[in-house]
Amino acid sequence: MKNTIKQLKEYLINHNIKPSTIRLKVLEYLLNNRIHPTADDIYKNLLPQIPTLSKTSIYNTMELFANNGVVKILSFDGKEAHYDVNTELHGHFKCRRCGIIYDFNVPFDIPIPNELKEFDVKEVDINFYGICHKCNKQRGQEM
Amino acid sequence: MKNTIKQLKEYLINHNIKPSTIRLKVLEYLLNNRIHPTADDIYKNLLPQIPTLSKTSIYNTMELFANNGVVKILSFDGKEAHYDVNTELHGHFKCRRCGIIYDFNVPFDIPIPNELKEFDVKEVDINFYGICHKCNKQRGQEM
DNA sequence: CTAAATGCAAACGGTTTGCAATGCT
DNA sequence: AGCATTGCAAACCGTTTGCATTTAG
Repeated sequence: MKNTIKQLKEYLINHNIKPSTIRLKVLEYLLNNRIHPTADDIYKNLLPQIPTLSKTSIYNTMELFANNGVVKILSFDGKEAHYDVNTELHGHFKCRRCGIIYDFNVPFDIPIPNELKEFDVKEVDINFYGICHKCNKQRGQEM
Repeated sequence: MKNTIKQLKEYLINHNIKPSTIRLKVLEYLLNNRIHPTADDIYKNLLPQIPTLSKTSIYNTMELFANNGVVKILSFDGKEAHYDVNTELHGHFKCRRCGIIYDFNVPFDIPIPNELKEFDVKEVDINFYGICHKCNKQRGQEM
């Protein structure tokens, strides 16, 4: 909706990715549905539009996207991968009740700890777990 | 070595776990090998002492330990679980080259971000990825 | 003797693989 | 035609399951 096909193509080309039908559809989906979807989410959503679609292609596409900085791969509790089009540094909160993944700003500069002074830190994951405010309210009513 | 069987038993009982042969051996291994082992690491290490040991028992034990605060389950990049007997809040650095997992102190109070003010945060994971100093040195020599 | 702990084998689920089919220029 | 993209089916691997067997109090 928000992005023209031309814009999507440019976006991929800027990330050194040849635009193909599937890649454009996946990108469009990711940009319009910022819910940290799984491979299965993406697959299920695009299947009606691309009846010949395979999961393999989703995985191929996501690996390509990850390697070219289009998405960051998230995982929580060692479970299935989620994909985040927002590759800027930020934290995630995963609700253990409803499963929704919330973004939050890391409201502090993350200092490299002394122990890691000579380490080459390339990536930082900050994941919180618990119960989100919506589920907290519901839980309150139940009791 | 460091811990008598009596001490190990007490440790489990304090965590509301009935001491069994396997549980004691696993605990002993964890306390003496603080390398964030996987289920397979633990299994392989104990097999010589307990020839009838099964992986299922390792998984059962680790789930019990996790539920009773004896270990924290770690996972990196969505891969196999690692188990940490140190359940105090601290961060981890995983070297993408040698695979070693380093601990570090989180040298800052982690403020709950505004976005999560009404959230019930129960767990915090802080994982860094990159190349550790040992591998950095090696890499320097190679080139 | 009973209940809990352990072990076996099969199933599971997400992901990866090898290779064939298809599409694009 | 030739190379990249896509799709299929099978393999893979860590984990979980159901149930039978063993162990310990």
